[in-house]
Amino acid sequence: MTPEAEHNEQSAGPAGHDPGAGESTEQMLIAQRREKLAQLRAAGQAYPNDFRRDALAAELHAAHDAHDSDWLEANPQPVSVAGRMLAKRVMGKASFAQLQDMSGRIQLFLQRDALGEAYQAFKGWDVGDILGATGTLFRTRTGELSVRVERLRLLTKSLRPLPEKYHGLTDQEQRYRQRYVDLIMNPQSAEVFRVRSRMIRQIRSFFDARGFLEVETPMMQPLAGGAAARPFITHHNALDMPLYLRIAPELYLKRLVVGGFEQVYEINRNFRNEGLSTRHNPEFTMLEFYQAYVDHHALMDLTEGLLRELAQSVLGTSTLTYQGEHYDLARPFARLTVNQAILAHNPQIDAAALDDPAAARTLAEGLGIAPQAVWGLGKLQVEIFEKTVEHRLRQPTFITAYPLEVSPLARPSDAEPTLTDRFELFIGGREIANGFSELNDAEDQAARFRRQAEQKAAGDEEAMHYDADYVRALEYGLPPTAGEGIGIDRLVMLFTDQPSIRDVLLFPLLRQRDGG
RNA sequence: GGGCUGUUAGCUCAAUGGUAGAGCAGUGGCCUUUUAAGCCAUUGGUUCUGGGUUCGAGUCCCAGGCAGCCCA
Repeated sequence: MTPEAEHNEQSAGPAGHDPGAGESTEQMLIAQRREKLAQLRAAGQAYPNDFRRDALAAELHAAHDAHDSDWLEANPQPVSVAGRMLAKRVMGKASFAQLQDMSGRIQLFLQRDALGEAYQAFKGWDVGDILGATGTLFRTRTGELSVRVERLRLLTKSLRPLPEKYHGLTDQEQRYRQRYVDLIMNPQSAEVFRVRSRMIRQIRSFFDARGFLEVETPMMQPLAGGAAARPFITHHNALDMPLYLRIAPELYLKRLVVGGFEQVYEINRNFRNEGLSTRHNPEFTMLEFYQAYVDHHALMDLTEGLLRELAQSVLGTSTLTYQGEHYDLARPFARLTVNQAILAHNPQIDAAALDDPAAARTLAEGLGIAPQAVWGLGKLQVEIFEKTVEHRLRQPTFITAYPLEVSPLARPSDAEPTLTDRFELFIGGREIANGFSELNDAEDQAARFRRQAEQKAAGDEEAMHYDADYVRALEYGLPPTAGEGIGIDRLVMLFTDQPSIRDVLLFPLLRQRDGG
């Protein structure tokens, strides 16, 4: 809609507006409803807020679906319900309406002889209007639990027509842009977000039960650290300083472990200035948690337990079904190293070649990867892994022993100092979690930051800054600690069988349209 | 960033290069147990935008917007 049209519509007077004459269908429909609203205003308070309900649709079904007609006649159940009218079936002197509240739907039965004037008014109301109804439960001839309405009120007039009742709103773009309409019309869409909420609540209770402290760390940071990503930049006026939206909470959470909060977690948004896809939104929700005096092996065990418990409590099963594939969370997750995984999925690759920088470079080129001059062996191996293995890791699999070169915050492995005590978890070919034993050697961390800063100076926009205060914190002593991040959106996608991250975000980022 | 597909009434969708249609919603009428209620009548269109080809374009061509999917 153009801004001018929007303006005209806004300024259209409530009374005496002439529907018709050169307007779009939508504007005509809205004009008709504005006229109805004008009559409501003329008759009194058009937006009352004194109706009180005492029951939800789902509660009524839960309590009385087992009761037959005779029982309901013998045990009258007075109820007041409220919600949005999604269907209206007028049959002369009797009507049915379907009311939707936050719990579900309940049918209303309306009779002229019982309602009098209110019945006449009801016939003029529209699908989409918000009603309050008081009456008694009964069962219709076809057996549907319904409210035989004795008093009926219009609580909010709806000015815009809802989508067609049968197909609902199917246009993906509109479902994302006008999520409120999607949520009204598509119960399965609303259910995704209820599951999401249950998952997050369950995650909190999982960590709370294990003695973790939930904390909130800055989302606006003078230096964006803790991950390899391009940040969003903003500006603080009073301090006249640039600020970055965080790309990860990691460095702040570890400062808290230094401070003595030995087990912490945070569930919050990260922001990365990258492209959009079915798996990437510029802002996304991350769970990060840190535990002192354990190593990455303990976190892998914890993660298995978390996912199993989540699935059981939220879905009631330990098997995820995602886009037709089944992932069994009950069995122990597979664990293998980056190089083991590469060799297992690439029988043509020789183990010795994979450990030789020149040979590995040739291997990468042969796979269609364009290695940059600065890439060392570790980076080459990870690129080969991502290209040839990652998407094949369907069942839950921990990949371990990531090269130190690509893990600037992780503790070196005691057995092999070019590797780190790090892992990532893959399910359905997608990275779900990333964790490691933390680097708590302040001098080593300082050296790693210096190398990152050099790479940043050389043009790598995703390389890290030198974070002097973080090094200072480490100098006070970070106890041996392991930490992990889990992408909540991707986890919700898995649990709710949604193909796109946009289906699990209430308001995904979309390009601005002309005129809004 | 590249490729493919889509874009027609408020919504869901039709329409060989030849008069833009249906269902739902709306409006008027009938109908006191329907449930995608039914029946009769009826309103509603810058076919995403801008060019081009053609006697004639929703349809063909070019450019662009937005979206969905695949790839980097």
